[in-house]
Amino acid sequence: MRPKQQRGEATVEQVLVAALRIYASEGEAGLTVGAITKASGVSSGSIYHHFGNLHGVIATLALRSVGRLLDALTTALEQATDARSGVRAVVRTYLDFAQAHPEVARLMHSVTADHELMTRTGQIRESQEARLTPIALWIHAHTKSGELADLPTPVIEALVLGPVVAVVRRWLTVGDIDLAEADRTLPDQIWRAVSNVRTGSPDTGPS
Amino acid sequence: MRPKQQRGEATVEQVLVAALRIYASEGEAGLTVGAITKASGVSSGSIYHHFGNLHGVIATLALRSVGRLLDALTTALEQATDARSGVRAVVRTYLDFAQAHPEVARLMHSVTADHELMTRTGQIRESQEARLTPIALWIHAHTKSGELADLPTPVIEALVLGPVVAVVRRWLTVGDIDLAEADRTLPDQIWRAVSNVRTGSPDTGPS
DNA sequence: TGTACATCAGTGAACGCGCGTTCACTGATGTAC
DNA sequence: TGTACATCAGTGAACGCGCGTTCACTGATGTAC
Repeated sequence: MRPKQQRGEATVEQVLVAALRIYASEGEAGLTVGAITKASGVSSGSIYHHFGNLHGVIATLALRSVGRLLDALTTALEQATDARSGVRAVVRTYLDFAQAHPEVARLMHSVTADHELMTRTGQIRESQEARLTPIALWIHAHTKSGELADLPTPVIEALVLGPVVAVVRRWLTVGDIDLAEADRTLPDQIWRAVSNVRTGSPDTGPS
Repeated sequence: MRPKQQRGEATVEQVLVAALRIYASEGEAGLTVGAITKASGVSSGSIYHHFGNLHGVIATLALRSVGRLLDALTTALEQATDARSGVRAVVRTYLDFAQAHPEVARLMHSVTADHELMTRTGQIRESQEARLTPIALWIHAHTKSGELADLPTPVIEALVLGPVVAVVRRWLTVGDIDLAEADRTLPDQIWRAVSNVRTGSPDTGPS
């Protein structure tokens, strides 16, 4: 996985690029060693030299894809001043990412990548209880400050990312959604779901 | 798929029950003909007699599972009087369904079932443009009445079901979410995201 | 600057395994007369 | 009520295919002296 010569890095890159392309067009079941060798020109032996086995290829690809999106989301969060701008930026960043890299989005929405991500998250959580992921930290901080609704962090995550994931999935499979329009409307709608509503007049409280 | 003798129906049922159990524990890759014969006691030949091929088993299972959930959601909608109670009922029904049938939920959240559902939806849409699914109709009606935000139907669907799906997925994989608590909080939060906000005072409009 | 050599990178034929699927056959069921 | 018969349901050994993986080998690279 960590090549020690330049040509090794190039080979690894070729394999991952081919694997992503195959996954996007043929699905997970189509991602075989034979398909990768044919699409990349890299021999099976070489693939095994660099990745150990087929699962190594898929795991590397999934981890790398998820990492790129998380980097984008984290960067968006860091530039936000308040909770509202942060939530809106995350939503827009996710949608932009999906539009720019639909194949990566398709991979990440698969069960395998999902499982990979969840497992990783679990590993991180186990090994370092205190050091939460930046996103979770951000949510925690803005929940405490009273800007976000007082809900568990995973629920806030679900309220923010759930609709975005659903929109992207629909866009990828059915295609009857205009991502540009979603970019305009979704951020505000989602913000409503997670913002903390301070009841201004005491007589308008919910039943 | 449509057995003409009573024992045939029983066999089909055994196969589907076993297949669902295998899927829940071993995942999609573990759902082989051999595994089904071993788990159900039904011979491979009999499986092919009833389902044609392995894909037939998976397709039947996915369609049946999705159908059950849609029935539950539709029933919940029909009993709702206004938009708010409808949205809240759908959210609660989905969460209750997932809690009552976690294996079915796991199957439905897979890529295959998703694809199956999307394809089916597409077929329905093609063959009968006007006759929308009851859920889409309901959304359309309440968007027109001004209760729901003026957004495309798929976006409303994403705003309502997206967070619910995300919460259930997280509950199934990581398990750090309390479904009972989600049942209490999610319906209201989600309603905020899709409800139409009538600006009472003109000076508080968004930028 | 040359050269010897250890290590890394890459090849592709070969292997065995497990998969989905087929098929000739037996047994059960329901129905027509 | 009996019986003959067409159809449905079910069996499991057998098959071939494509898969992931291995391995003996060649070639490329970088480095020590």
